[in-house]
Amino acid sequence: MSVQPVEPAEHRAGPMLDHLARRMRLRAESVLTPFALRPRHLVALTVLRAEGGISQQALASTLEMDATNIVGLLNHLEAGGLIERRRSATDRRRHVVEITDTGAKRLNEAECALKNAEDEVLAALDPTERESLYELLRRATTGTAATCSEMICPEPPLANESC
Amino acid sequence: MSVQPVEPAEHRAGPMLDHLARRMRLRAESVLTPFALRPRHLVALTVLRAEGGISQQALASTLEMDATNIVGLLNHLEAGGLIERRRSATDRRRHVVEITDTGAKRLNEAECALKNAEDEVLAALDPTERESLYELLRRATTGTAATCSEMICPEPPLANESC
DNA sequence: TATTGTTATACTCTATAACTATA
DNA sequence: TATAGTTATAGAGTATAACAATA
Repeated sequence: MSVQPVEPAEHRAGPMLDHLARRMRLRAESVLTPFALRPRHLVALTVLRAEGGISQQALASTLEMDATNIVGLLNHLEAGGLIERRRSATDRRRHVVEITDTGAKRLNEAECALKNAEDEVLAALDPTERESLYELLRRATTGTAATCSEMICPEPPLANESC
Repeated sequence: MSVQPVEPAEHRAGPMLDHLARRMRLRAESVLTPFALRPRHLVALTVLRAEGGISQQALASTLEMDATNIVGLLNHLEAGGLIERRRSATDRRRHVVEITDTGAKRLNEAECALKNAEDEVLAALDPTERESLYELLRRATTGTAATCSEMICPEPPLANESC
C-alpha cells in the first residue's frame, strides 16, 4: 500500500525540535559526566545566567518544570557551588537563586566541551546556518521566557478551529 | 555576589533546544489528546512519512530510541491504523514499517491542530523567522537521519581538548 | 487564607535482560 | 552464532499531595 502524498501539509517544527533535542541530549549526557552535570543542569544554568536572581517558582515557570523537581536540581547545583540560594529580604518565604562566578565558569567550560556533540548533531548545517539556528533559538527562548517568569504562566488560548 | 561576565562564552544550542522542545511538547500533549496521539507519536510518524518502509531497528536508530520502546509505540499507531507492519520478503525476521494513508492524513490534521501551540512557543519569532527555523530543523534532522538509519550509528568521536 | 519551598510517594518513561523466530 | 522483534521488569524521571514557614 503506497502512501498518497495527501495535500501539502502545514508542517510543524514541534516534532523535529523534539527529535533534535533528544539527539543532542543523549550525546550531551556522556560529554557532561566529567563536569558532574546533566543536560537539565545546563538548561537551568543557562536561564540563570540570562536572568539574574529569580525565585524558585519563577525558575520553575520559566523552565516549565514542576517546582518540586526544581528543589533537587538546585540542591545539586548548590552542592557544587554553582548557584546560590538566599532568602529574599522583602519576602522571607522566597529563595533568590543566582548563578555564582564558579557556576558561570563551569557553564562556559561545559558549553565548550559540548562542541563535538553539537558538531555531530548539526552535521548537516554549515557554520552560518548553525549561527542562524542558535540566534533563532536564543530569541525564541529568551523572548518569551522573560514575560513568563514575571507572572504565573497563563493557560494557552483554546485551539482554533480554522487552519 | 555579582556575576562576573567571564570571557565571551562559546554558547551552545543544546540547552536552548532542550528548553524549547520541552515547552513545545508540554503544549502539544494537551492539543493532541483528541487525536489519541502523544508528541512521540508525531515524531515517529514524521520520520515514517519522510522515509518510506524501514525496519523497526532502523526506526529505533533514527529516533535514537531503545528498540524495545519502539514496540509499544508502533503497537499504538498500528492499533489506530496509522502505520502498517509487514514481514520483509527478503528477511523474515524484519518488520517493514510504513505510514498508511490514514496515518498521513491524521498526521496532517494533528500538525494543523498544533498551530496555536507553535504560535505560542514561537511568539517571539515572526513568520519569516519561523520558516527559517523550520527549514533549519528539517535539514538538521533529515540530513543526518538518513545516514544514521542505514548503519548502526557509530559512537561519537572522542571529545576534543582544544576549543 | 494564600504562597514558597520542601518532603514523601505514586505514576510514567526508559533501558537491561531473557525469550522466540529467523538468518 | 548472530540479529529482529517481543516481553518482563528494574531504575530514572515527573507529577500529586501533605507539611512548615511566612505573608
